[in-house]
Amino acid sequence: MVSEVFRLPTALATAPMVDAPAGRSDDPAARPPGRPRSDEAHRAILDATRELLIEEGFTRLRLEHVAARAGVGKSTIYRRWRSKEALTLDLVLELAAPHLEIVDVGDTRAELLSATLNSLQSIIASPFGPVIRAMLSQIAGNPIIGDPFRSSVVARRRAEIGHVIERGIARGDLRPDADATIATELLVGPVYFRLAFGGVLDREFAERISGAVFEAFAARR
Amino acid sequence: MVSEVFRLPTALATAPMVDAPAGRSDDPAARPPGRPRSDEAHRAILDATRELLIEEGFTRLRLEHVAARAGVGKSTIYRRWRSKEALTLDLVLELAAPHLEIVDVGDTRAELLSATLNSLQSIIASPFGPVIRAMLSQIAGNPIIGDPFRSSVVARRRAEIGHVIERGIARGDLRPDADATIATELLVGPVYFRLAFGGVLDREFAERISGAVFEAFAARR
DNA sequence: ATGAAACGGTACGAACCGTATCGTATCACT
DNA sequence: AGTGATACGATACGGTTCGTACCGTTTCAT
Repeated sequence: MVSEVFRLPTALATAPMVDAPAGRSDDPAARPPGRPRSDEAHRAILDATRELLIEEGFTRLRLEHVAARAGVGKSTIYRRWRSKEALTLDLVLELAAPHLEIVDVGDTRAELLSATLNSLQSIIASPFGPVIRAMLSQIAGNPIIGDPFRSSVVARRRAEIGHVIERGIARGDLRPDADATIATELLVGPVYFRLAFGGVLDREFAERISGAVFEAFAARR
Repeated sequence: MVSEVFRLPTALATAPMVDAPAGRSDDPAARPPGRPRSDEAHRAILDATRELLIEEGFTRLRLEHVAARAGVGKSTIYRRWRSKEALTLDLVLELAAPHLEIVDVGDTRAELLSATLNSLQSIIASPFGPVIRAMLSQIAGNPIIGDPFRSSVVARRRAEIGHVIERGIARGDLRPDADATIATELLVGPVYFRLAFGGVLDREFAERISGAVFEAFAARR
């Protein structure tokens, strides 16, 4: 059923649920005794979670159904994740990762567009969109999920945009006092506003938003 | 227990849960037979919901507890709202209403600040904050709840900001091609971004956001 | 008085989470 | 080949909670 055998290293997936006894073995390559966990089962659980979360939403997501679709026992899920929240958070972190980087192309205006366009594309052209839509309330209101999300995805996005602002200032395109934190909210906030409250998410929208931000922070000439 | 006797007209509160038989009576003042519903109970339920939602959060909110605190039977709640979501949505619409208006003060910069500050204040200084936080996913993913919210709160907010932009253009403060839709996203999106993904919501934040938007749309001099 | 519907209260079915336990399978080590 | 440790799929179960059904009572129009 499952073709991919590799496992992506995300925050909670690889973290042991209980502290290892760690008798004296500081060997990082040491393998615990007993039957090793199945990477196929791990992958199948995350895939089934992604599908059912998009179909049903977070509240109506049932781990029994996840187990059934993944061809796995429910205990295999609870052996890896403490709760439905932890499982879905892990999925969100995995899906968000590919859309965060902003490459240096030597053009400040284009890089600001990338900042908005990355968020927009991740929402309309990847499973991250429906998944984050289903998880918004959990991220906003449940620190167990929100804090890890903030410290990884949001922090990473802020850092990437911070670099864009720094490069723009260095090139003389942006004012020296341009604030990267405010720029992040201005560039990405509107995308999530439309995700939550409705509105077209297309390239023209991204161009208008990033264009306005460029205008707001452009160096005087 | 309940002092306020009036009832605010919100979308789902007054809408009948089942279609009226409507035999032939098109009289809008016609009253259905039987004992009328109690406005005191209605008000007490919404008040208890607001209090317990803030104390417990959406997930741990129990309608049994709402009924107990309101001094009401659980059936009285389900006679008016189909579900916990519908009840809390109704509360959202009621709580959002007072924070939408932007008054004409003759100062474009101040009115743009009001646009951001209104959203911000409603979130940090009123029960609307915890309530909307809990309802984000429902609004984003469930049209039954999202559509009424969009057509009332979001549409109203867009209209108010539209007036601010129009006045700013008329005063010569803003460029004639300033886009009110984009301005709305830029002014309010960052507030909801921080609501969902974390970050300080204070007056300085509102000043920086609205200041940047003013800069972006300011008329050339 | 009568019919209709809301009232507070309570019981209950159904759904679901997370835990416990079963016998089996798969690893390292001897 | 045998042993110990742990993961595997499967299943049962306790504990919550939602939403419904029903009770006898109360409040309205007629």
